[in-house]
Amino acid sequence: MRRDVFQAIADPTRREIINLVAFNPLNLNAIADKFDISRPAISQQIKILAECGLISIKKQGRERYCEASLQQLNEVSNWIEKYRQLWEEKFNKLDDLLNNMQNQPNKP
Amino acid sequence: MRRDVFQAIADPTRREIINLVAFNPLNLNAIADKFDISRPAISQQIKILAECGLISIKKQGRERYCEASLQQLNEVSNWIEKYRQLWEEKFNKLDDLLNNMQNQPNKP
DNA sequence: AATTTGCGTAAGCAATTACTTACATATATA
DNA sequence: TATATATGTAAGTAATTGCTTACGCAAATT
Repeated sequence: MRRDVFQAIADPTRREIINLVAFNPLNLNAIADKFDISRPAISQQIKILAECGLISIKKQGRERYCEASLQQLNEVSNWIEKYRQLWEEKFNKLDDLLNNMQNQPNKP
Repeated sequence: MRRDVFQAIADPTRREIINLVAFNPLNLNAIADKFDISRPAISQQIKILAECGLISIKKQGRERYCEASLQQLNEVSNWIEKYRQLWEEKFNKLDDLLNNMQNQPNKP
């Protein structure tokens, strides 16, 4: 039962749930209504999201309001940012080539 | 056989492979040597990474050099960045509270 | 008090995942 | 040419995933 943020956001349904509650909290049934799958299925996905800290659940009477708590996305963001310069460099390789040709214009 | 970038980076072994070849390309056996799992297992993971464009494979004789090609990570990055302001706001809520207290220091 | 509503959870199931071993193939080397 | 090397791929498997239906329970409503 691996349950890290990378895996949590791998599922499109879970990403969609995050998107739904990101800008306004919704209770569980309101979320489930937006999907074609059953309410228990949504309940299970929300449980996973809650377990890895991406949403927090606030009980109000018999309702459970889900709100996004996305600080954990920093873990993914940081991992990606390690490589950003690397992949953006590739766009500059033509530049490098041109520079080299200018520095050594008549190499035999 | 869903095969998107989100799912590709969900697996820790695949992330580790990306990390290995990110800064210097390696052939498949060199990659497999770094792991405890079998060479075919690594071969399959590399196939997945190649299929979603995160690594590119260059044949050199009988060897296959794997190099990172991480532009696709932008898809993940963009998805996360949609929410950054949202979650960073939460860090500022304490600030806001403190500011309010300063502005209205002796509210009855 | 009885019923409805909002939800959790268990059990079951098909599909997928991540491995394994065994074998095939192309290229390099002796 | 025979052998060693680097790799792909198929088949099998155990574990995991993502759903379903069925049921239970607490809070609200009647």
